[in-house]
Amino acid sequence: MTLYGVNRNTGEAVYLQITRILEQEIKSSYDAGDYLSTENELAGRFSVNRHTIRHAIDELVSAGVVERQHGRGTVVLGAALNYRVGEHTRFTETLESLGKTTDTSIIRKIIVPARGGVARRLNIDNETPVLMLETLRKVDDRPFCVISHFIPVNAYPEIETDYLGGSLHAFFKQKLNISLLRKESLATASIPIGDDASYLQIPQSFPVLRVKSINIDAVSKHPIEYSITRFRADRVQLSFTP
Amino acid sequence: MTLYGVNRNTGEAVYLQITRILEQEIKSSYDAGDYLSTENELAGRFSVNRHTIRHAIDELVSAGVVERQHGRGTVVLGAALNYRVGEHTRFTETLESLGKTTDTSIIRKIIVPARGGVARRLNIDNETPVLMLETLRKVDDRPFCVISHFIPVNAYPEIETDYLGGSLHAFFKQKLNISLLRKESLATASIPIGDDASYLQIPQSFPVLRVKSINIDAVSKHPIEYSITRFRADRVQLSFTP
DNA sequence: CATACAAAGTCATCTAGACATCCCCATAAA
DNA sequence: TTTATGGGGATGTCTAGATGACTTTGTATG
Repeated sequence: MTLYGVNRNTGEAVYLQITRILEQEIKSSYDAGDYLSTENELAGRFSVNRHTIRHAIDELVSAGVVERQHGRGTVVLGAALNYRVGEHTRFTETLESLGKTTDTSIIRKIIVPARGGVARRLNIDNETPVLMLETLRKVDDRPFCVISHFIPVNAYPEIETDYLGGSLHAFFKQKLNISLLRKESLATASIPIGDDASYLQIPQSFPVLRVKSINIDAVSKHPIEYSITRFRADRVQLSFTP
Repeated sequence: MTLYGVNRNTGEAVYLQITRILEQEIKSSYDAGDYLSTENELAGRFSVNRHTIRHAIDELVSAGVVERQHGRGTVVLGAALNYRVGEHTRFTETLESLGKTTDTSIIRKIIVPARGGVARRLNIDNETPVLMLETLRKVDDRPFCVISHFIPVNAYPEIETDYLGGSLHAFFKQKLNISLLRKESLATASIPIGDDASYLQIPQSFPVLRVKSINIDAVSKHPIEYSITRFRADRVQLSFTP
């Protein structure tokens, strides 16, 4: 029996006991962004091999509690975000009101002909050219979601040329004087498709939450943007309030 | 360079190369239920330490590709199921049509007063006693989902006394001659609550998909059962077809 | 034939040590 | 002042070996 409560005769694996102790300490006295003691220090403190500490920390990593940073240390993450999806949901605003830093980068920007669901939801003819804009959103510098936006390109050509990142809602408001309103939201869950897993930095088998939504012009009520968002399931808890 | 493609000078970690090779082999020539070679055999084959093999297999485990069985071996799992949620969705039937074995066990069976959403969705008065039946569903002997069923106990007292597991739809059909129809389905995602994580055998932080649904009598159209299902997110892909 | 027990096979955990890789910062060089 | 370089400290990877725990199987015993 050591000072720190690791007991080798209890039947419970030492690394799991350490996981529990660390998790407890993190919850009670660490904030997101804090660094754990180094593996060597923890090994000394618990009187175990560094591998045992690594095994314990592996558990915390897979539980989403901490993140390893090569050469730097092991940092405590925040809990999964409660992301309300409603009429006035705006990515950047929502997250920043929670005190999070956000970052939007453009993955791809191509013109495609509207087909099927895209054309129907945007209320335009098949084959009408739409801009497909794919953005990667990061929260606190870690991948959060990937969004595919579909916007009629003829109606809003500025998007293709002028939009370079940041809040899309703000762009519409400032450049085009259009307020967007979320009209419909559909959620499913699936395995990541295409490059999503690598952008989101998750294994191919890790689930993502897919939310399809339509943004309409608050005044004219015309559909302006159709988007498909894929969230990392471990970083978000969606709550729907239609 | 060895016979099996592990290259130690490529910069890529040996264990990751082995993960990739194993994953490839599993996809191309293993079926669900097959066992991998033993860790010692793989260590010999790739000429690495058993710890390195374990590290590689750890990756497959966390990717949901295989599962370790203490003392027995490492078994290949099936891919995530595509679970369609529609009017005629029935758990047992749906899964068995996919060639899966299913098992339903009862976790809890208590009488509670209907409140809020339960009362509203079942169209009964507040405080009306309802049977809360919690069941754990397994597919291929592994936890798949936990369901909380709410059923007006006065209207269908047989459920409390006679239902002992198996298909609830079949019970209603056979004992009460009632065909159930799924009326409404709402999906969200969240962190497991209460004992769900331990029943589903997932870490507390692993997301679950929550589906609320109402089953109505196909003839009288009266709501009969309200249920909240929590699926393991790594085992299912829900597709909604209202 | 059935049960009990022993042995072998397999995964689980832990230790010890070595070297690689990456980050950060201080100091030296341009 | 700015850029390079190098060292220390952190995590990442790999090896080697020992022991524990659980499962299966075969054998002995009743």
